[in-house]
Amino acid sequence: MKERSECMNRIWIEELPKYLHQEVTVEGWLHRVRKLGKLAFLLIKDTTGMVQGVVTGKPEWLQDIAPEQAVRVHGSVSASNQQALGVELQISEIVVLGKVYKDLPFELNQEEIGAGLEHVLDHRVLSLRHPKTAAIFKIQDGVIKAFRDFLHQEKFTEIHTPKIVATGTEGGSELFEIKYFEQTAYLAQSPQFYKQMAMGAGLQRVFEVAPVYRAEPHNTSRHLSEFISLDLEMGFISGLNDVLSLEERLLEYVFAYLQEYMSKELAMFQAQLPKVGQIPRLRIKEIDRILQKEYGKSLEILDLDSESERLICEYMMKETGSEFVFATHYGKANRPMYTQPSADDQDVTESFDMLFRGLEMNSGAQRVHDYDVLVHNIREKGLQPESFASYLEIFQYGMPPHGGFAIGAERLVCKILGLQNIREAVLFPRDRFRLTP
RNA sequence: GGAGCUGUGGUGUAGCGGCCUAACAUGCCUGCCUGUCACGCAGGAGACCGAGGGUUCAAAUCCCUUCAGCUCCGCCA
Repeated sequence: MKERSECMNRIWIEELPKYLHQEVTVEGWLHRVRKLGKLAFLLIKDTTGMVQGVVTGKPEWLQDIAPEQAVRVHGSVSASNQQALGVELQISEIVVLGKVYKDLPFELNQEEIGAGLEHVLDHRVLSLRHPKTAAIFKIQDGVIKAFRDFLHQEKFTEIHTPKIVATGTEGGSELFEIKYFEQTAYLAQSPQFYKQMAMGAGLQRVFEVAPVYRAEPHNTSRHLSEFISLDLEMGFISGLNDVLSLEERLLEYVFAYLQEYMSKELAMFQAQLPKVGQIPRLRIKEIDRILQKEYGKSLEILDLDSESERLICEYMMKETGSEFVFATHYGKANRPMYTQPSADDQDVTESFDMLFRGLEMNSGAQRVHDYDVLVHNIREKGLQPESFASYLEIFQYGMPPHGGFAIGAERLVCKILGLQNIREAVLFPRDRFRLTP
């Protein structure tokens, strides 16, 4: 019974102002210890926030108190207009629940962790103790929750597709090969085929939040070997514009959600949320003309390199104030075989990339839904329709026009918060050289 | 896969041929301090300068090799 009543009395730090003048218990970690002779100030943090505790006199146990210990703190809540919370805790007792055995690899109680990213990631678990690092993952959680909520409202069903697959989806990307009993299998680079199959199978609108894997040996501040893909596929569309409009509303919803529930975390990064509204839709050929006119740069193929992405974002920001751009109608040669060719222009496809603050956030398209066209496209790319038999089956049984896209979750969070390196936006990143922790 | 750059106490940096017996900040240890909030003050420990080889009277500093990492390009999200 005693345990139970103690649990009931445990208060989240952000709730403390409601318990003014009451005896409470707080559990969390010590963030900072300031001893001033016969008075000491302890900063205690839990997942909801941070509070200053006051220890008066010089009790024996204070000797053993140190930053990052896991503690249970008993005390009474008193008003304090000096504190952000408006209250502080007059501490009567501290129980150390988890000791600290060695010196910390870097300082956790400064405004920023003053250590290099490599070192920080080597000690990832500890860097996550820093409120600002933890905030990145609260934002990620918010983005994903809003993504789910919005799509559920729109009659989408969340699905889970296999990450161990027999073949690659697009042929181009490098795949991680794995041993699968007596066969060779691969880690999925995209749920593309499966989400189309599930859509056509009758779920009609589907989405998935899951890791995807890319074995490309790139080594940049915006690439990962494993990242979270926010994927969706929608049936019965009348064209690409339906997909773009859905994405506009989705982004609007996500940013409204962050604004409402994540303002504390956003403030830690001085992050300004973008206005979504009507996102400019520019064909690649149009972007080419703009780049030639404004920057004297012309595209060699109907695709954007990263410099072009930066430039067109810069230009549209200047011209329209939009931080987003839909770049549409990429060349047929630069898009996978399941991309719908455009009716009005044989060179291009009903495809798009969403660019945000200079970086590609997602790609998407209307897909080919006609079996004959799809088989034709597969052959045209030099591939064998037979090797796509399980994908192709549903296309022979009433496949509706459809389209979708996939957002890189880490890239979105990275750009929202203005992080320098995408690895900062991953709990335990996997890149070209990192496999632990 | 290609190009460029960086490795100096626990951490972040300075020093870039001799004044280096390697500096500064922070962290750590000891002591003092009843209103701090990056608390303050006094004292202390801690680095053979990534590793190996070479040039030189002299190397943290120049060269080569190697290892580790960063950034950019290609490709992508």
